[in-house]
Amino acid sequence: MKIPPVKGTRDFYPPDMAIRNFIVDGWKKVSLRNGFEEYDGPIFEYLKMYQIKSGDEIVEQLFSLTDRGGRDLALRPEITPTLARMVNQQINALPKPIKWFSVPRLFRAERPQKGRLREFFQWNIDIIGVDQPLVDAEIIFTTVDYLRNVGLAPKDVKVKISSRKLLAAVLKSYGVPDEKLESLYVVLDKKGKLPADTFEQMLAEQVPDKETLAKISEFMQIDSIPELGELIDAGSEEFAAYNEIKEVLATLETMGVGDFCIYDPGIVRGLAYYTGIVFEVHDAVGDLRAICGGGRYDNLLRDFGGPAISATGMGMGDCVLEILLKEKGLLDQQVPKRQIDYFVACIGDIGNEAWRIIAKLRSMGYSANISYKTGGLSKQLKEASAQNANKCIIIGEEELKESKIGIKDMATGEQELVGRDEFFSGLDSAVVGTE
RNA sequence: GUGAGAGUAGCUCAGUUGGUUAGAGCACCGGAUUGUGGAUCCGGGGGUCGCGGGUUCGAAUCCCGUCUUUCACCCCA
Repeated sequence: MKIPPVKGTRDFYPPDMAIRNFIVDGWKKVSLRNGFEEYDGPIFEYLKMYQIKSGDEIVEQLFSLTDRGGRDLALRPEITPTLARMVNQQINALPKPIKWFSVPRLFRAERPQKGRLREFFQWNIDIIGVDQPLVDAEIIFTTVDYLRNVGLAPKDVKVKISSRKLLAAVLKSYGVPDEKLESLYVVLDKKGKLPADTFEQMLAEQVPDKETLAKISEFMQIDSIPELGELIDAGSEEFAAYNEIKEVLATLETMGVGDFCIYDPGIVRGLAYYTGIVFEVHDAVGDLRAICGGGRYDNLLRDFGGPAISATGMGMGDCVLEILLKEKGLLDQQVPKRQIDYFVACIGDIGNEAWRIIAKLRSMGYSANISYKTGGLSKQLKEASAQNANKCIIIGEEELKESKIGIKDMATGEQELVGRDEFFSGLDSAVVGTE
């Protein structure tokens, strides 16, 4: 009986696994060089953990289960609640600032489509306990550092930065009541995803007052910091938020990634989670969903029973990223292909000599393979080629008699005959992985 | 939850007035080649034409149902 793969999951055959490792290894490398420490948690948690800050719709999109003790559990759809739980548990003992990253495997029971699956990996970076805008810039810099590292340029991707705090203050100053903010966010978030006239129409439905509508429209159309500065009164509440964005952008400019970053009032982001600077990275063409998103969240730790400590972070999934890297042709050159150091080929009856040699090579930290079939030398060389062997060691009865081995360089085709012991003593035994 | 498309070999796909034993390229395995690889040539394996029902002398092909899948909407932590 043939059993198909589960909807929304992926099988990682060796070439796919190479791509996944390339992406994940890059995330980890960049996290470490930006000063983050790695953490992880369990792959399932109590179901109620995901009900704390989420609406019904999101809870419906969980893979949930009941264990034999009757506990209601769910496969993690995100790692931030786990992070909040872990940090809260040891809040007083942890050295500050908390600057952590993780690459969790996540599960969401959504309908799969382009760039969205039910099982995926997501790079998360968070800095907890510092409320300065400089730290938002750190998160964004680390994000760009990765994108740059895999070969994406400002012409390929843009970091669109905005501020929930600014938006809230501006809307309030226009007379929008607090209880209307949430529903207005939902509409404002669609700017850039909808045609301009459709967007204006939806906005008009939310804002009956013509004068207020005109002001909001004007604000949403400003996409330059100096222009924004002219609109905002110094000393007002929104001025402080404006200064934060300005500082973040200036810091990113100083750090050399200004070309990637722009102010975009259309970035609002999903739920009521975010409280300050927010950002998303999009492909320049704009035909993919967001590559990543993040921002400042002030209340999350408190909502999970901890102290009111400010935090800021970013999450990047592997699905959209992989599509983009493929489209840009950045994977072929960078993803390492299968490669082994030595392939041992034998001719005729040489007893156990080949196995002795291959074991020696492996114990010295070199990758080595041998053919499991009895075939001619031609066949074995073909197999060595197929496995992308760097060098081939050739041993026949003649070589065995003289305690020698043939070493063939598979790239150049050149071959030399050397003494076996001489060969091993000449090898650099300080290879990574050596015992 | 709503809507549109697609299911033929491992992959990409041909395959119409409905008619022998369902094809190609790539991939895989083998041979040419039991002491020299990547190329080339030759050969081979691999299919319940998604599944079920119907129409018909006869269905990959027409009709109905169903499942799977892709894309979009909703949502997107």
